[in-house]
Amino acid sequence: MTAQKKSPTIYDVAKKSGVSISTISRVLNDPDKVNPETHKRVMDAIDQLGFIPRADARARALQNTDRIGVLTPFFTAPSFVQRLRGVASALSKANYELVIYPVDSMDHLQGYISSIPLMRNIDGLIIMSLSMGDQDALRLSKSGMETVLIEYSHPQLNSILIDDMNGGRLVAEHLIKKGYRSFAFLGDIEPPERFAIHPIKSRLTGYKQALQDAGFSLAKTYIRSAPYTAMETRQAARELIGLSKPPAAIFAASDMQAMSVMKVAREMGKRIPDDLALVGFDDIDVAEHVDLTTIRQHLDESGRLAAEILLSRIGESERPLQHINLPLKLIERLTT
Amino acid sequence: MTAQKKSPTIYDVAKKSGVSISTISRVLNDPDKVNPETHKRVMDAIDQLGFIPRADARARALQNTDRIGVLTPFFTAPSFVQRLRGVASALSKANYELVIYPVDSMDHLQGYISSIPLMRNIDGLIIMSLSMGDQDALRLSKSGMETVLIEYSHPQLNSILIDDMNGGRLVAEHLIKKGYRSFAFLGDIEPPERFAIHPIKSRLTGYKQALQDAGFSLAKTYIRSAPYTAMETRQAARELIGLSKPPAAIFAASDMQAMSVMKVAREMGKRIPDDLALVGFDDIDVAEHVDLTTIRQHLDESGRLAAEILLSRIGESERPLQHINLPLKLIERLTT
DNA sequence: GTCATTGTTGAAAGTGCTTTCAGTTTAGCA
DNA sequence: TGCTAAACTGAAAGCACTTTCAACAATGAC
Repeated sequence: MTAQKKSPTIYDVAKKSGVSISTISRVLNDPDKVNPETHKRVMDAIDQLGFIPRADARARALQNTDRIGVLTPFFTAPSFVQRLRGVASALSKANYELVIYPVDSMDHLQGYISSIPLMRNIDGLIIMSLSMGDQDALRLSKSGMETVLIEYSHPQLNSILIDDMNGGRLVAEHLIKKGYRSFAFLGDIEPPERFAIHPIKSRLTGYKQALQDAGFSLAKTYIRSAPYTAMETRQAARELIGLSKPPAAIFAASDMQAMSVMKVAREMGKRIPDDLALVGFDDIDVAEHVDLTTIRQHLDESGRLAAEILLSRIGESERPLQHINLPLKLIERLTT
Repeated sequence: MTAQKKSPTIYDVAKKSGVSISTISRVLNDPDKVNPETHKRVMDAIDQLGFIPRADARARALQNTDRIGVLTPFFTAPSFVQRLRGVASALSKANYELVIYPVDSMDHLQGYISSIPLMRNIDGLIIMSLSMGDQDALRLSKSGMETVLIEYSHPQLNSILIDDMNGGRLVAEHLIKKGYRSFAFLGDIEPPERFAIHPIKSRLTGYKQALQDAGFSLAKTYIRSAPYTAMETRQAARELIGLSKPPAAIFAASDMQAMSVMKVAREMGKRIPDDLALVGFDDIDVAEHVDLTTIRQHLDESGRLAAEILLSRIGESERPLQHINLPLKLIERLTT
């Protein structure tokens, strides 16, 4: 059987080097305050024993954990992954660990929000694309847990938002400028998941308004609500493209859904952009691979920013709250 | 200023309900052993105070943490994300937290491997696509930290492998069966990252062997080594497709690289699969969106499996090690 | 030679919970 | 009514550290 010997504690080191545990702790955390000779003796003992302080004990005494949590739905969807990438890159520089709490349901979210701040096993919290009641927000704020919201805002908490409505406008303006004259929308307008926030409606609103402002209209038949799943998006796309008078351009509310439209168009023998123009939203990595025109919402950046805000506030919590609005940008590729 | 009142401890509850802290603890952990009346009184106090036991203190006393760590390179690359998805789904059922340690360098990896088992702030460890020396593996094994390796194996640790060589064979056999007669390979054969493992060579070997077995050959000019980045992959693809005698079929060693090839083919006016057949590897989510023929390596499943093995071994560590070989399957879509 | 100062160290308290052990109360039975 | 067993509860130890506080020694100033 393998040894399974438990790792040495600070007491073992103390015994071995003939000093008290306080001194060991000091060697580790405040080396200047200890005599060079003692220091060396302790270090030798540490090396010989292969001692490493236990993170949890340390965290307990220190009252901080060097760990930050991310509360997120759909954490493997590309757009969320890209935000996580931003978060991770900021955190790993600062030597923080990343704990992910996947949220699958309303209960889940409630459970996390009510227990996380009090369990105190993280130093800060990033909440992505999740809505919450006033009460929850207040609880978080009062609990002293540093929190940054992404894609949602509350006066008591830091937040990073994007202007979805404007994103819709940008799409409309671009399509008009490119000469298209009939427009459709396809997106997850009324999603079943009540726990996640859904900016899709705003994108549609901005799109519709901008079209109207320019004298165009968005017919009811050209607005298709389809859940995020590939299957259902494709069905909606098929219907849209199969209309006797199909639209000249489709705005898909997310890049993944735009890719479903591309697939359907291919199946139905429609060329993009000649027979059908297509714009997505998000600018996830693959968008560039498939040459999809889309709205870039700086996903990486939003994650990085959230992490940086958090880190800057941890340990210096009296700084004013930040409410950031990230700009959107239309990236023109080959589908329009 | 917001209250910042610290959360109530078990002591507060004890005082409020007029019993000792032991009883509170018992109410929480072993309710049967406490008088119903006392139980109710304690619960009332808990509710009134909004008490929640602090996870770290609990973990400390309990000597376990309900947290598992994943050591992974490129954690936002699609194939890794999909494995993480599998891990997360298995863990959330069991109420475990997921801690991600992104590995960016050899040093990083070394640091993690030597400190993680001793810090003991996780209960188990999944290591993805990272190679390690015998010494590290032994250290992990001896430390008693339950560990599962994915895409790498060591006799002392659990492992989940895929048969890359066979994957290469499957591709060759498929292409031959479909009637293609000249073959190329494009992949990250000699990657600069020494810390991550690289199964690409095996895929190439299997591919080459199967071709030779069938009486075909894989010319040197048809083998292109390109780093994983989109830019460089595209350059390699351009060269390959631009040859005076371009190959009829390309095997790209990963789906992402295959997508780069698709983009280049589109740019160069080549139709897939008529002018050029293409096979990827991994079967990431988007592969289906772009109708890419590929080798499915059950990414989700490998992650889920790893997590399940871990959970089953935690607390029951005398179970025999598991070495699992996941089967591969060719998924035919529209690029061949 | 005495006193103050500085540098270095150890004892002990604190962190918030679980769990063992022993003591007290209650119930059951003769 | 008295005794025993069962049920319940509290004190205290343990977990592995950090940190405060006080003690001690050494050094230098007067």
